[in-house]
Amino acid sequence: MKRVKLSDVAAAAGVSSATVSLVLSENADGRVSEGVEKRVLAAAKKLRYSPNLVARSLRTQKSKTIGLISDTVATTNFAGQMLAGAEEMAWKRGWLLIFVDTSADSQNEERAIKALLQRNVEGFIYASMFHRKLDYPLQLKNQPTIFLHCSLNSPDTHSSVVPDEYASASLAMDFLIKNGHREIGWIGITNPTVGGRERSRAYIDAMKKLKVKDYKSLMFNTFESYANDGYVGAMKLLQGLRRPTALFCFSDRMAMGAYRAANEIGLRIPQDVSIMGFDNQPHIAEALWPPLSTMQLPHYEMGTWAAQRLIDELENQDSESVLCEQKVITCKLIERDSVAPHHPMKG
Amino acid sequence: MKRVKLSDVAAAAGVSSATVSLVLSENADGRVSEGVEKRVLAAAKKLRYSPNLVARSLRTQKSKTIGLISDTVATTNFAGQMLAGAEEMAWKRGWLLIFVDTSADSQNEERAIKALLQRNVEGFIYASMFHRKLDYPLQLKNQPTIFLHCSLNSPDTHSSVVPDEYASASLAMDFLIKNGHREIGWIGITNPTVGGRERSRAYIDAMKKLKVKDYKSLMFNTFESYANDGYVGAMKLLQGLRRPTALFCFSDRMAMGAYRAANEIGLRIPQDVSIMGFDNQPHIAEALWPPLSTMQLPHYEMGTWAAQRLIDELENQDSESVLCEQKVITCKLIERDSVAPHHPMKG
DNA sequence: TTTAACCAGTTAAACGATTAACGAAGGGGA
DNA sequence: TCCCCTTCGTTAATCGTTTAACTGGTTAAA
Repeated sequence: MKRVKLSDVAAAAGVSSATVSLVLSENADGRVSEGVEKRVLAAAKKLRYSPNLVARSLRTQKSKTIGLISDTVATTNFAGQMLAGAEEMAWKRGWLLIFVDTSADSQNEERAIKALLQRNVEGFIYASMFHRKLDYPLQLKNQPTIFLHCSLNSPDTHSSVVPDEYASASLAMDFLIKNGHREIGWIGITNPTVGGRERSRAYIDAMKKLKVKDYKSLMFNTFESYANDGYVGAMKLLQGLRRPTALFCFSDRMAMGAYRAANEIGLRIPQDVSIMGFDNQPHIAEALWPPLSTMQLPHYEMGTWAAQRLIDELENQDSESVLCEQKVITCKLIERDSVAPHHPMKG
Repeated sequence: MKRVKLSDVAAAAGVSSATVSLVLSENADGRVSEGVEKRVLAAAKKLRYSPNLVARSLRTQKSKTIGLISDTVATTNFAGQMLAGAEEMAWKRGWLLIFVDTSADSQNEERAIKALLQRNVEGFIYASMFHRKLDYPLQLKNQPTIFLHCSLNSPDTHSSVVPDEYASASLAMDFLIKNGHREIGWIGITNPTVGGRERSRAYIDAMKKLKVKDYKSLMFNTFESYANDGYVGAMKLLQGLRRPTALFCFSDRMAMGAYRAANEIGLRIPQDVSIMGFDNQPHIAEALWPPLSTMQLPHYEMGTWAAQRLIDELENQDSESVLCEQKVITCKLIERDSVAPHHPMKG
């Protein structure tokens, strides 16, 4: 059962395949009579013709395909969201997205880019698992590229999209402050990622603005961000001389550890201590008891934006150049039950 | 900076492009002299020639590409594991995997399959988020296809790979029993999935074999499998007249709820009650306190197997037909600290 | 001596589309 | 009548490979 091709349709309609191509690609302004057009359309429909994209791609040097190169995007939920966003948007606009995971290996990356170029992909999305800054990957020279969840050290030439860590963490702090908290503890990481740095900066700025004295004694930082690290930090802060009324955790996983600490010490959440997370980690944030208030990272939207943007660039190559853009997206506050108003004792 | 093509290499080496093709594809047994071969190889290397796969694909009618169609594979960790496994295996064998997420919409699915066929993919992996049985998707008629995490109602024609839910749950039960437990509670779901049915069947068979009387009073089933459902179930069982010494939960998320219940009641894990999960859900199983013993689902391996199998079939199309195979993979027991030996009181 | 085989490549067709250039028929104006 | 436009399609080149068939000269076998 061979695939039906242009010439089959042409034979069925009694015209040349050029005519069929013209009709089907809707480039036939006045070049084909109405009768012939109808015959062609009918024949194509009857034979269920669908164009061979490989042949078209060879001829036109276009593929309507973009590549998504990522370090470890596949296996985590967050990365999956980026992929899903990009894939869906590409799909919606009639493009195909090909995804390759390089496992953060630069040799793999080189091979991956080559493999995609060999298949005539027209542009790339370069995605990172962790929000970071990087240098321009050499293999992508001269290739339309959007950076997703990462940005270039010298961002003059290419667009990127990242979460606004600072603004988002500020939003979280505002939420705690609006609930009457001033003695807010911070549980964060020393690991030098953009997220770690910016979120803690937002915390510090908010505390300064609140004029909380010696807020540094309310801060705990550790290298990693596992549940147990949060547990250790929360134990320290909640058992210290100066017990915070609220805890702002770098990640939901750390918050999970903080829950355990509060529980062991016998503090109720949120009556005795409010807890604010970050990430809205699925299966954790909403499954903890009480459900955790946190910030929803914009992975899906970032993926969407990257694909949208790349396709825009590719479809309007001829028109005056689209300027490159460094897009930031702010996280959404997810209010659940782990933060309650704090009523400072009178006097 | 145009891509260098076969004829460029030919010109540089002073031969025809046919010769270059012959040399480069290593089909040149004795047809090309050593001198020419060397010249060609040198020229190709110098110009950094890499073949245009679109052109090759048009000519050979092969694409070295397979498609992975899935309902919602992208955004969950488990699904990501399947994807990663398949992608990595394909990559390792020199194939490209194109992944399309259909969001469980049959119209999308039709479009996706068509889009992939238009690009000359040679075969499909059809993946499901939930372990289920399904009917043969019409669009895949005559296409080499492997079913991943799902199987056909009439599995005579196509291979599939699924987890062995029954054997895995039996393994979990064995583990509890080996630790001296007999009064084992079950917290499961009524939702009629393969997993729900088979895991509970394994529980029942084990209890029967143990000759535990009226084990039905140790079972709790609810429709969904969220943490809160596990909480409700555990509260009921642990506060009942007949308190089990161990709880076997359908999922880690339910186990997470069971932890909360035990905690509220004042039972220590594992001293007072052992808890066994299922799924090895990342960020949960190892982050709970104490870390949860559970069963690791073989998503990655299944993905690997599916790709391996499909590519085997495609590469040996000519040789005597590979029989279709219904592969099952057993989960691995992950021992952590939530299960302890039970010492029945004497007398 | 004729025939066959071998060597070391080359020529040219094909894969299935797109598209610039061409052409035949008909109509209108001078 | 001659010339030039339209109109409606067709021809043929092209994209970058692969590969069956060919070539022209030498050598071995019959």
